Amino acid sequence: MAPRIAVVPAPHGPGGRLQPLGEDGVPLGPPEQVADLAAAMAQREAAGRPRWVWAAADSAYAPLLPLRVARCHDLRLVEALLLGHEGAWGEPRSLGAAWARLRGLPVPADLPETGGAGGEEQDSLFAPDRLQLPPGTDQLTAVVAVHAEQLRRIALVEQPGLFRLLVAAESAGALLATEITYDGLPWRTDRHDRLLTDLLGPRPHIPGTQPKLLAELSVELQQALGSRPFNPDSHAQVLKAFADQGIRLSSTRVWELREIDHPAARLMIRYKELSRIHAAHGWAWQDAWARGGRFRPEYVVGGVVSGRWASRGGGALQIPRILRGAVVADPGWALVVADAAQLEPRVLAALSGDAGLARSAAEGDLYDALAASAFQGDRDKAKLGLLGAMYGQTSGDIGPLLATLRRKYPTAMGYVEAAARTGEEGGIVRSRLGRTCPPPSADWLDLTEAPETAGEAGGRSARARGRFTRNFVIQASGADWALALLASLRRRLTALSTGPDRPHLVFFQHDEVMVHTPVNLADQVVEAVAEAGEEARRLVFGDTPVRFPLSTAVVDCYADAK
DNA sequence: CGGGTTCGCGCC
DNA sequence: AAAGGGCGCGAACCCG
Repeated sequence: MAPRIAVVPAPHGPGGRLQPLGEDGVPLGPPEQVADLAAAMAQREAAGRPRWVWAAADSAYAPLLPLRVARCHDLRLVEALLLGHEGAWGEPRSLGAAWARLRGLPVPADLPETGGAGGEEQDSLFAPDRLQLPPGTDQLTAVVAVHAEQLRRIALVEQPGLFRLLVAAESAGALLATEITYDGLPWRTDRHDRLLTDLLGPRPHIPGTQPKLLAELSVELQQALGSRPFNPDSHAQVLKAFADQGIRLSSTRVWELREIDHPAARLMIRYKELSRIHAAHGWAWQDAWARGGRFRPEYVVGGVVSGRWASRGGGALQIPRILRGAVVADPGWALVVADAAQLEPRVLAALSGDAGLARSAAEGDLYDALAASAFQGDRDKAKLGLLGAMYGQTSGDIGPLLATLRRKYPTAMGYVEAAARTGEEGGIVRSRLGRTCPPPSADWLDLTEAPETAGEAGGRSARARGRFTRNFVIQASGADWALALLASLRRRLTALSTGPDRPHLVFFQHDEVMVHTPVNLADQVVEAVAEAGEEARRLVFGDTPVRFPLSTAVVDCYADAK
């Protein structure tokens, strides 16, 4: 049984080609043509769980679902990780681009990503020409060659062992993202409707017209300001309407409105809350994204430079709390919702090796422990100070808090400050597993000049880049941990059951996961989550006293999880 | 008219 | 001086 198998789907129809590879990427035999690719892969999967090597999950895996495979090597994602590590950020990462670099051919630019709005025109997404291979190039040949080259390059990075883990975890993320979109998040449109109706009034019969309560609020607002009708969605008109009452606003932000003691300010805030729900997650959203009892957004693995996932369409990573009542398990099923408690400060403790901070992160609530040992028990101060340190905050009253942290946790504070300094000086930083931040770009102006001569703008942009690299090491290492958690949890869920009623992940948001599971397996899923968290800690951070506890709830409805 | 930008909010 | 990092998205607005 080959440990790795290169796979290329046929451009049309269910067939494809396979070629067995050794651990070094060298072919163990000739290519094989199969008439039913999904069946052939399922058979080999059962025989020994190979690592499938393909150009990209959306072209090679998505069309084969509901097939499930355990492992893959996603050439496009790995190419991006390698290019970043090699200082070639922004170079095209398609199979065709990697092939062209390998062969000294002109490198094709990456095609713009196209959103999968609702699912039409998906065929063009899977077409081989999206891989950007030169005409006449054999795709399997390119897959095999680019893979072997990637294995060679991986061996050359600073810490190949950790980077291999990153490669495996990122690739597992690609499997999972494809599967989550396929399975969908359970979404009860009847509950969604009720929530909307309670807030906004009944669904308007004519699409595009304002719901009743929103329209009434708009009129009340105009009356409170004694003004002519104006559009509350227009910043300029709102500012003018308030100005006519002698209320000068520099913006229409909620925090600024909150400081105004006037009935119109309260109405304006309420209008903003409701109109946002209507615009972002109202009936139009439901029609586009949550049909058939499932919400199926498209996730973009590695879509954030820090390694966090991004999403395309439907605002998958911004489901407002108020709508979580619409996420309900199917009858006989449950939702297991788990989120990592205080992930980023724990990451800082583990990364920096600060003994004092690690003690606070060894068990229980990190901020409580921090408060007890450095802030006279004031948890708010402890939290504010530590978050400020990780984000590079300088404003407000947190100066004294930072000073306290610097005194009590010099190693941890030194770690983030060194990362900030590196960024300010134009350098690059990496996550624990080796994900690399982008180099300074035009966004940060010219950082090659000495700070004294770069002028005010140069100094400001250098500090902005410092805040970015300061936060990058933590956010990206947190993403490392979360990806390892996902990969481990996915494997453990597969071990619980592979039948049609298997537990499956339905949501992932930075430090939170949700599993939809038959009720009778819920306890085992809870256990699997805890084990996955511990495995991720061990793999990513090794020997550290820091713990990464997950708070887990078994619920019928997402709204009941916290 | 379509495309790009700004604002301001949702999530972590 | 309401100068903390990362995102996606919709409406208004601006421009050609």
